[in-house]
Amino acid sequence: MTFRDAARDAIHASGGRLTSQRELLLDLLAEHDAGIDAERLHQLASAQDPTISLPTVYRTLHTLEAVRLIVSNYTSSDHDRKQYRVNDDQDRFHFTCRRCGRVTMFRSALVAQLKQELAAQLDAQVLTVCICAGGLCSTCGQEDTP
Amino acid sequence: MTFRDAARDAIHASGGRLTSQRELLLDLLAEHDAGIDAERLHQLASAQDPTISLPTVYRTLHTLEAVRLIVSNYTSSDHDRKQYRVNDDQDRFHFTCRRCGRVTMFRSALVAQLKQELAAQLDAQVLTVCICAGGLCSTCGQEDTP
DNA sequence: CTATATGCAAAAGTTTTGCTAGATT
DNA sequence: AATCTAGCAAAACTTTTGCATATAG
Repeated sequence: MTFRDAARDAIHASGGRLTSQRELLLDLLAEHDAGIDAERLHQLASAQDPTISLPTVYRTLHTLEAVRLIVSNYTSSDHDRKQYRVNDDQDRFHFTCRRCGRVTMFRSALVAQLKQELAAQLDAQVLTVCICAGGLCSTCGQEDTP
Repeated sequence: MTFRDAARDAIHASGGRLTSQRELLLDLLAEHDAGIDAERLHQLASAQDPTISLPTVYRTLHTLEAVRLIVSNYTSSDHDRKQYRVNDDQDRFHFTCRRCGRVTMFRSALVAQLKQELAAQLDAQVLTVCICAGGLCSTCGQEDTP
């Protein structure tokens, strides 16, 4: 079952409707595995459907997130823009270079451990973890002027 | 040396001035060890100095952060409001309950490991890490209606 | 004195909402 | 036909900025 099929089913199962706008946004999200923000998504969608509105993009993102087809998180500690991507049940975290602004995705087995430890420590169900790291990337860290 | 003394020195050392507004905000920050957001800080400050403005609060927070007297981070994955607190050089992370909204601070030695691993993996200097966890707290996790 | 800070008002930037018309099932 | 969704415009919300005035050193 493709992502689009799964999406259609999930939307219908929740009483929603598969509009052309949603189809378009689903396709774009599927193409942007690394994540995309609402405004960029709107730009790309507008190229194919010039009448699509930014509120529709946001509402669709919320709808898709509610049925767990996509997930969202921030990728830097700055209050920049939220990133959305198809839900593959895999946590991803990001490092942002303070100087050049480049964002690098990372994963670590330590995060699963951390989740477990946290669950035990707080006696809670840990469902989501968002990690935003910042510093200097390899290139910028070697420059003279700090 | 008290926090206020250290603050005065650091502000002067950077060419800044210790205004009554800054003194007030420093005292409030020192009282709120767990962290406080700009709006709440402004509310509390207004109680003692009704003319203090929100832009002054934000500007002061930036100034204090620039000289490393305080640190800031978000405490929920929603990145709702930034939290500020005096810099004790200790990372703190937070878990937010999805249902009741309660925020719990936590620490873990695994985070230092994670930082190291990340630095090695990306060949970067990792200066900051922000971790926001979410889920159900012990109380809410036991309730019937999910 | 002179550079730095403040207050006010207004702007910026992202995300949300109200409402009516339109599309989906 | 009934209900869900889109578009538009405007609001909400946190944070930032421009500018004239006041204040610290």
